[in-house]
Amino acid sequence: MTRSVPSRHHDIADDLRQQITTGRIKPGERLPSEADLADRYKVSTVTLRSALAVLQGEGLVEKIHGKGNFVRRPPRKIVYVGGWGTLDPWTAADAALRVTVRTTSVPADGHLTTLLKVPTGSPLTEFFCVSHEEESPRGLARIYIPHDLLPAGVLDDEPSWQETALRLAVLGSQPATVRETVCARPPTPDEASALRTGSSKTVLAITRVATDTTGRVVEAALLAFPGDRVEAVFTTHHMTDERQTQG
Amino acid sequence: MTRSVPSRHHDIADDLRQQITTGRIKPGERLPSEADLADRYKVSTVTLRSALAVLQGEGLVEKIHGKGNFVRRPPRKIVYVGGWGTLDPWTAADAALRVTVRTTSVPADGHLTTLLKVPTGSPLTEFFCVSHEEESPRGLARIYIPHDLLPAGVLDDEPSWQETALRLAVLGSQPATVRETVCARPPTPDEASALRTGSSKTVLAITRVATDTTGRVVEAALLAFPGDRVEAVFTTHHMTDERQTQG
DNA sequence: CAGTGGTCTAGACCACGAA
DNA sequence: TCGTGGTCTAGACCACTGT
Repeated sequence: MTRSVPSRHHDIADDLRQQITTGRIKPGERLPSEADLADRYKVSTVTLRSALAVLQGEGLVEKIHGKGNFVRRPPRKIVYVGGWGTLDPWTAADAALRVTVRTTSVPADGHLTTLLKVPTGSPLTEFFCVSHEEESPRGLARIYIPHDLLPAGVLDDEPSWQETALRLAVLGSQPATVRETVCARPPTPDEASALRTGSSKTVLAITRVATDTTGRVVEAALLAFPGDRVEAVFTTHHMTDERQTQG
Repeated sequence: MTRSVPSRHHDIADDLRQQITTGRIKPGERLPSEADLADRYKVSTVTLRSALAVLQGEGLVEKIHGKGNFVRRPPRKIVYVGGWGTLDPWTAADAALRVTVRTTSVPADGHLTTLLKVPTGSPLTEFFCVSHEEESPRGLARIYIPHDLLPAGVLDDEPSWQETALRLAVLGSQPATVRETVCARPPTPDEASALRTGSSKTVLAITRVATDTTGRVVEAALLAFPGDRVEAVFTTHHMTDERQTQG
């Protein structure tokens, strides 16, 4: 299935891609300037830039205005474990993965009232978590918990809670069911700035709602990850001959 | 956070987007030709095309070579239910959703041997399912089952199996656990052609592995959906004080 | 300041779709 | 054939980064 109508910028992208994947140009290295490359390939700057756009879309190249085009370090994927609402141990234990948590109180409104099934204006506690690895954002979590469900001491920088939050784990106590909705979509402006989603242009968004045995929603979480850097794993255990009805 | 440096093509994209979302230009309608639009906005064709590229990336506009630019009909999302490996009843019952299934025998190789934990060359049955709605592909499933686990009659177009397969459901009998890995990534060439992924440029890929009580893999499925048209829902029931260890 | 990427132009030629 | 989108050029000017 070769291109019947080869386009110059694809040829150039192919050539550069090979130089990158074969290690001729190493991760972190700067490519020649666009003007130089255009000159070398005998094309206009526009054409050369469209070649780079291809590689950028593939996550191989990062463009930095005023500095140059750089070969991206191949990102290790982070793994989100569904049902537990946590990063997997291997990922979470990674020392290079730093997480900052900001805790605030907000009134419920909009989607949150729907997700949490609380009236508009109900007091919520928001955990705003951003995880970084080497300056590059790896994940964004906004976790909301009804204020009255929050044990005392949480807002006083109690370390264990910070520990839990930074793994993006379910914070509510003893959830009976966790419902997670996954979709791939372009980032909201908020997410785009927080994740600096210059590369993947799409985020893997997970909306997590945890419910206790009485049916009360004990947590709602909005998670967003760069689409090309995350994998979400969900495991379902089926009891034989006890296939529950779907909700 | 307004653009400090407005770019003409973004302004044009904004203008066109408003005309689309307010209904001034209706779904299915053709936009004026690029030459006309470039003329009206007093920009070059390149600039105008980059404006359209923005809208195309947002899924608002579909470009058809030789015909024009068309406003896309807002797609209803299809819902994939995790754990059950099926489209939800509402989606699956949709009369407009047609599914074609092709059944073939293939030897295991590459990823499949790993997923299914079978030796290279083991006989597998492949269900190749494509679901369409009104000419636009909605999902692609490649379901693999070890040949000896397949009840007789399946390959004879037995209707109930076709029924099951076209819902992309788990085909193996009585799986004990289903493990689903979700990621957002660009489509493989296969997927791109099958899904005609001109719009979203990324697919939501689900790898599903079903295991029986003895630990044997009874099914592996590779699912791919246009990223902007699907939602996957996973529900986990936690037994109180019986938090299983993670595998 | 010099070097880099970001945007844009006016026009050319090619490839596709419907007559 | 004609009108459409797809690609490309050679050069211009602007914005960002470092010295």
